[in-house]
Amino acid sequence: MFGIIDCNNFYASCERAFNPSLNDRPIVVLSNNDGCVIARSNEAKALGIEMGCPAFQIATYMKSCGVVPFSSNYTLYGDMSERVVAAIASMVHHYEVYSIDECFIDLSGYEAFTPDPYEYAYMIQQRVRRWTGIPVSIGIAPTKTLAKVANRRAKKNPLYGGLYMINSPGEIKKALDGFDIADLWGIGRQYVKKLKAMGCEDALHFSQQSEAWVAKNMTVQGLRLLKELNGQPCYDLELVPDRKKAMCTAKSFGELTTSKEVVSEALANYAANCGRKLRKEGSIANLLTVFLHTNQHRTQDKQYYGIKTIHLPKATSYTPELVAYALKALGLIWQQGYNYKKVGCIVSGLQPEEHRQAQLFSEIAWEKEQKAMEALDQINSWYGKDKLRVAAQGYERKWKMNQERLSPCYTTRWSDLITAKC
DNA sequence: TCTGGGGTCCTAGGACCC
DNA sequence: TCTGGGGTCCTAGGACCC
Repeated sequence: MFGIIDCNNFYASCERAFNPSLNDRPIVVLSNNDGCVIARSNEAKALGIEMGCPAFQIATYMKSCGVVPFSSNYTLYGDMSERVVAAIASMVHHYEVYSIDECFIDLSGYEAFTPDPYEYAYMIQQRVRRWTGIPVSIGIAPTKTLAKVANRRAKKNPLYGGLYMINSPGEIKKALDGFDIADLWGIGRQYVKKLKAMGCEDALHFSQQSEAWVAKNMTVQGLRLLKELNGQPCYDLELVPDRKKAMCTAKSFGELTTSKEVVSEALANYAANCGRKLRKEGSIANLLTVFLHTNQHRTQDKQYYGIKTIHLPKATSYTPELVAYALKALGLIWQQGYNYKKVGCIVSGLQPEEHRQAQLFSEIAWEKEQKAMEALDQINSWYGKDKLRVAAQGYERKWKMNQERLSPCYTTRWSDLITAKC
């Protein structure tokens, strides 16, 4: 049996975990630049605040309802996520961290504690809550896809207490009946349109479609979905996370800019960040892509989208080299006179560092670069991110994003620790 | 005024190999 | 009339996920 453990309103729950005065109050967490709503407490959902809604459109409404907004604090959410996983790992042998707020588990093999997987899931739910303060819902089923269905049901109906199990053909049928296909794992907007156009509304109906039709119209992924819904597992737990195939750092500017200096400085920081992430994974990149664009929502502005990929002469994770090529790529797509909104850097064509092709004439340089980056990463881990940086990263940070409602880093910064009163 | 960021997988088609 | 067979690698585009 598979279980999927999903943190309820994760970002909102993280904010609440250290601030009990927020209990029972509507709270939302905003995307970078305080742009859109990306997490809502149940109270905020009840007020009709939609996921992805631009914050400025509902600012007055939120104020009138007493909604407390937060800027996103990924340092906090990342650390809380690790704590949740640690609690889960203390109770199961096999688990797969699927996203920052979700974890698949293998629920077999705990018969010594209880013959009922549902019972064991309840114990996990209680422990996560007690250890981290984060409420979770757990769906249990013979396939991952059905576990996701079960999880959704667990969340939707308060009577289930955040737990739902599907464990027989009859229960599968009952769970899929009336389940909106739009909520199925693997069905996005395009497929919803396609399926609804042919009268397929709920998951039960979808599960009865022919394999041939699904394979033809929805590729093998659709076919796997179909089989999984019928109780035939196609996906296993992925116990070892795959090495990343690409990494991206991109952010909107706090304010639109026409300045090449400002954009260059931002890009240098994003390229340096890609370098740091590459070294952390032990990977090196063969390709570097830079993109740059204006704000599509501003119809009064001229629009521009530029993108350029450079094949690096040799695969690397050396920050100064990545920054230099990123700036070179920017030079190739830069157009003067536009109001720019966002720049980004993507490294791809990744390979493990140990598979690196040796260079006949630059092995010594490679060793020096390695040592320099090791020292840079070590110094920055002691004294703070980007304390030591390449000059192009600058200090002005005119491009930095807006974060007006940022909460403290309760669990990762000494100065932000909360004080408990006796 | 104001609208997120970071990924994965699959397919088709073109260029190329022997 | 009629034009081989069996591959690989790369890229772009489209779908999806959180």
